[in-house]
Amino acid sequence: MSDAGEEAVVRRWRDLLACYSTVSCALDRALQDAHGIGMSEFEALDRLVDATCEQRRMHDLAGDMYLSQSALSRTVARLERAGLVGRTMCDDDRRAIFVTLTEAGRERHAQARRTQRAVLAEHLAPEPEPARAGA
Amino acid sequence: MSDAGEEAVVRRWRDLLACYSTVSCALDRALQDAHGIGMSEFEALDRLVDATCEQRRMHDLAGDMYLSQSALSRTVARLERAGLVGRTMCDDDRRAIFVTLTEAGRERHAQARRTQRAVLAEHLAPEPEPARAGA
DNA sequence: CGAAGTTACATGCACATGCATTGGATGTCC
DNA sequence: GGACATCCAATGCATGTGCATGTAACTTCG
Repeated sequence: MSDAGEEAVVRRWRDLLACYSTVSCALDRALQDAHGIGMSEFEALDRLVDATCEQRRMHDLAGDMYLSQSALSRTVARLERAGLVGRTMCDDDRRAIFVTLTEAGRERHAQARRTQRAVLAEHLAPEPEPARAGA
Repeated sequence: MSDAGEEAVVRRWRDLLACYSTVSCALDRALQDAHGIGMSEFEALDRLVDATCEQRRMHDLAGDMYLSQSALSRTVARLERAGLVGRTMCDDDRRAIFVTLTEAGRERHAQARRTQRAVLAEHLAPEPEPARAGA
């Protein structure tokens, strides 16, 4: 590979890193300050709201998120402790756990979502396109 | 802001998140497996190599990296423990610490750099993918 | 049925990070 | 010069994460 190509890739990586760091930091802080939840918690709530059934198995949730199984387990535990989700047994497969949004969870998400949109709009303004690439 | 605009921003954020997660995870794993250093350590070495003087104050290093002051302090401590950098007093300002690359550090960086380039090339391929390659 | 293997989730542990604080060195203002 | 604010780096502490493991439930094969 040419040096020029390598340099371009490295530059792209640095842009990606810079962009991610800035946005995730701002987002996490805003969510924490305004709603008492972190980015991971918000993402989990978001996935639950997206799900039409609003009741998903841990395993399926994990597939949508960039968290390890253990991290997700604890994230859901925090959400449950906060009363934002509930865990219910799944009769079809009793190893599995259904995670369900509570009313409080739905409300909190609706509020947090506004914060999230605001932060994203501020930092990912539809200016020139940011770093991006295939995974 | 319009719903369409919001959606575009959110989609951009998800792409960014996906891309960052994939690349940083792969990179960290590759560096750790092949060279026994993590991403932060590599970044620190990289900044030191970039610096023409190859001797930078902690504070300056911190400015270039997306790490808190304390995290950088510990990162440098790990690098020092591994013999890859040295800390020397700065006579001009005795609060400051000069971080200097050791010969071992320079070598390790040279090797790790190849790994980094390979991983970045694989995941951030600069090839003109048709339209978008968003994950 | 029953044993071995697999899957889903929780948990012990190690570790990296951020925040707040500390300790020491500089700078400033009187 | 002396008191006070500021700055640099290190560290105590709380927290979130991943890996390895534990436990229970499901599956497969004999």
